[in-house]
Amino acid sequence: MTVRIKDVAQAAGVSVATVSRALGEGPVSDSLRKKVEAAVAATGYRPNLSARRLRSQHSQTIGLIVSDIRNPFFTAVSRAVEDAAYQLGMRVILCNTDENLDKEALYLRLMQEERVTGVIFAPTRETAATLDVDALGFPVVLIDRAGPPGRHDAVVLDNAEAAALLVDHLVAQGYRRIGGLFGNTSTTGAERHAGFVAALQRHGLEAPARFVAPSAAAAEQALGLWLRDADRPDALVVSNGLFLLGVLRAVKHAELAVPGELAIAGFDNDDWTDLAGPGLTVIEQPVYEIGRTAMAMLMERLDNPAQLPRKVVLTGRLVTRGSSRPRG
Amino acid sequence: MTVRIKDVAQAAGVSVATVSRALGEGPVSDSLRKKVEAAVAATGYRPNLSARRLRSQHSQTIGLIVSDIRNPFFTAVSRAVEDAAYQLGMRVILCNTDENLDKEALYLRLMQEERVTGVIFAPTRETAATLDVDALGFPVVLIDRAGPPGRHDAVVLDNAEAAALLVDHLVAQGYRRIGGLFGNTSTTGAERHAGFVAALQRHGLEAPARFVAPSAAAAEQALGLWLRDADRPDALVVSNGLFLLGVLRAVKHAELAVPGELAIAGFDNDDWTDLAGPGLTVIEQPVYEIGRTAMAMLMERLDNPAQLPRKVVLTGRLVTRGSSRPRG
DNA sequence: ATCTTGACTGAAAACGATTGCAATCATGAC
DNA sequence: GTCATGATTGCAATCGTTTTCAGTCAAGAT
Repeated sequence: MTVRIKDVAQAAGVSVATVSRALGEGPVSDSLRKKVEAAVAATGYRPNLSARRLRSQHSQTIGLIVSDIRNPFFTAVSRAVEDAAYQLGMRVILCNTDENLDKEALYLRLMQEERVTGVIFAPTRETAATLDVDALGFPVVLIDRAGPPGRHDAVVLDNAEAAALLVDHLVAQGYRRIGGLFGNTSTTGAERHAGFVAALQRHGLEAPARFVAPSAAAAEQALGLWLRDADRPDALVVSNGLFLLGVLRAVKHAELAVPGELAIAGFDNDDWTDLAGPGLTVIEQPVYEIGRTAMAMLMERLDNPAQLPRKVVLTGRLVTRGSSRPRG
Repeated sequence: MTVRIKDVAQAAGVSVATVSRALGEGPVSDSLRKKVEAAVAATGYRPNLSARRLRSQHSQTIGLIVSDIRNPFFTAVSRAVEDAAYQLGMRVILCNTDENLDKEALYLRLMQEERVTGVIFAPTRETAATLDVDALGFPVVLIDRAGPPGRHDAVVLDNAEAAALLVDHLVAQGYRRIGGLFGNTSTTGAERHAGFVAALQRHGLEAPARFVAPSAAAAEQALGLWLRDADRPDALVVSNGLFLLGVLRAVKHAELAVPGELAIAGFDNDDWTDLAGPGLTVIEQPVYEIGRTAMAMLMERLDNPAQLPRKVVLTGRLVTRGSSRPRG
C-alpha cells in the first residue's frame, strides 16, 4: 500500500542504503542523487518517521508541559518554542497539566516513552521540589517557575524585582494602602509576594495579601469579599493576567472607579490590557523571548550535558497606564 | 543503557511476547501478569513508542494545524482537541501556518511522514480549494473554514446567520449606517461578509465593508483611515476577536465614544470583551465544542471511511453588551 | 485412557528506516 | 601495467516493539 524506501530504491535502481544517504547526509554521487530524487517524486515516497526515530535513536521531539495553554503567557511561550523547534526540524508535544500533580507525573512518563530530546516545563511547586532530572533521562528546562536553587536549568522572570517595581510605582503615585493578590500553587506567586512584602517594608508600609487558586474566577471571588472589608486597600498589585480579569470583574460589580477608588497594577501585558478601563499598568514579561531562550538552553544542555545548571533571569518592563494615575 | 522489553522479560523470567501481552491486551495468566508488573516496576521500564508505532502501524497521533495558536479561538479549540486526544490515549502535534500556503503544504507533508491517524485543519481559502484528502492518506476535518461544498468533513459556525444576527441587532437598536470589517484570507471572512450584506439588504440598507489582513494591527489601521472618511459608519460589525482589539485601539485613538459615536458588535466572546469600554456585544462561538466535535468526527470517519463527507454547522449565540446600546 | 478443546506461552518474523563494514571502481603515482 | 588511494555503493545487522504461528498443558468429554 504505502511506498517504502525499498520501493524507491527499486524505482531508482539503487540500494536502500543509497536512498537513505541521498535523502540524508551520506556521500552520494550527483547522478545517483538525481535518480533518487526523481524516484522519490515519481513514487510519492514519504519517510516513516517512527522507523527513522527507532533506528537513529533521535526522536527530534521536544515536550512542552504547561498548566493551561489558554493562559496567554503560555500561549505566547508555546508559539516561541514551536517556532524554534520547527526551525530546527523538531516537533513539539504540548501537554496541559491544569496544575495537577498526577497529570504532571503522567506527562513526564509520556515524555520518557516518546524518548524526547528534551522538555520545557512549568511545574507546580510540589513537582519542582521533588523533580529529579537525572532520573528522567532527558534534559529539562523549567520556565516561569524555578525549583530549588541550583538544581535545574531555568528561565524565569525576576519576580521579586518586578513586584517591587509595581509597589514602588504605586507608592510614587501616592498610594499607601496597597494590597496584593497572588497565586497559591506556583513558586511564581510566592516570589512575587516576597518582592511585594519587601518593597512595602522598605517604604514602611503594611503588606496585606490574599492567596487564591490560579483562575480568574477565584480572583474575582476573593477580591469581591476583600472589597467589602472595612480596611480594603486603595491600590492593588495583581500577580498575573488571569487574576487581572477577575479583579476587573469584581471592581465592575462593586462599581468602583479605577483608579479613583482602587488603583490597579499587575502582571502580564496581555493584548487587551491597554483597552480595559483607563488602561492597566502592568509588568510586561518578555514572553516570546522566554520561550526562545528556554529552547536555546535546552540545545546547549544537549551539547554539553555536564555543565552546571543555569538559571536565566529576565527582567520585566513596567508599562504605566491609567489604572495607576497619581492619587487625586 | 536504557531498559528494553527484553530486559523486563529476563527479569520476570518470561518471554518478550508475554511482557508485551501483559502490558497490552493479550491473554496472560494473572500470575505472570503480576510477575511482569513487578519486573516493570523493578527495572523502570518505559515502552519505546517509536518502536511500538512502527510495528503496530498505529501512530495514535493527530495533527492540529491552525494559523496561529495565539488567536484565542484556536487556543480554545486546541485545548479541547488535546483534552479529547489525551483521553483517547493519543498525542497531538500542533502546527502554526500563519496563513502561509507553503507552511500549510509543509506541515501536511510532515503529517504524512508522522503517519498520523488524522488531522484537524483550519486552512486558507486557497488550500481548502485544492485540498485532495484522498491523496493525503489520512482523514481530515476542517474547522472554522469550510472548503468547497461536499468535499470535506468540517465543523464550522453558521457564519452568515451569525453576521445577520449582529446586523439585525444593530438595526433593532436604531443604527442605520452599518459598516463591516472582514478578513481577506479565509472563507470565514467571506461568509460573514455575505451574511452581513444579505441582512442589510433585507433592511434596505447599504453594506459598506473593508477587507483586511488577519491581524489586529491591520484592522486598526484600516479603521483609522475609515473613521476619517466623511461617510464613516455609526455602527460596525467586526469579523473576529483580533479585529476587535484593533478596532478598539483605533476608536480610542480617534477619541470616539462607544456606542455614542460608534456602536460595535463583533465575533468571539474572548475573555476580555466584557471589560473593554462599555462591554462588547459579540457572537459567542462554541469554541470548546468545535474542538470536541472535530475530534469526534475524526474518530467516526476512522470507523467508517466510506461515509459521505459531513459538515456540522454550529450556531453562535448573541451576547449583547453596552457597545450596542440603543442609539440615543 | 484418549481425544478435544481452550487458554496460555514462546520463538521468530515482521515493521521501515539507518549505519558499520566490506566491496567496487576510477584515478593518479610509481 | 600495477598498486595504493579515496570516493561511492551495497549487504546485512540493528533499533524495540507487536503479532503470527506453532506448541504446551490442564481439564473435561467420550
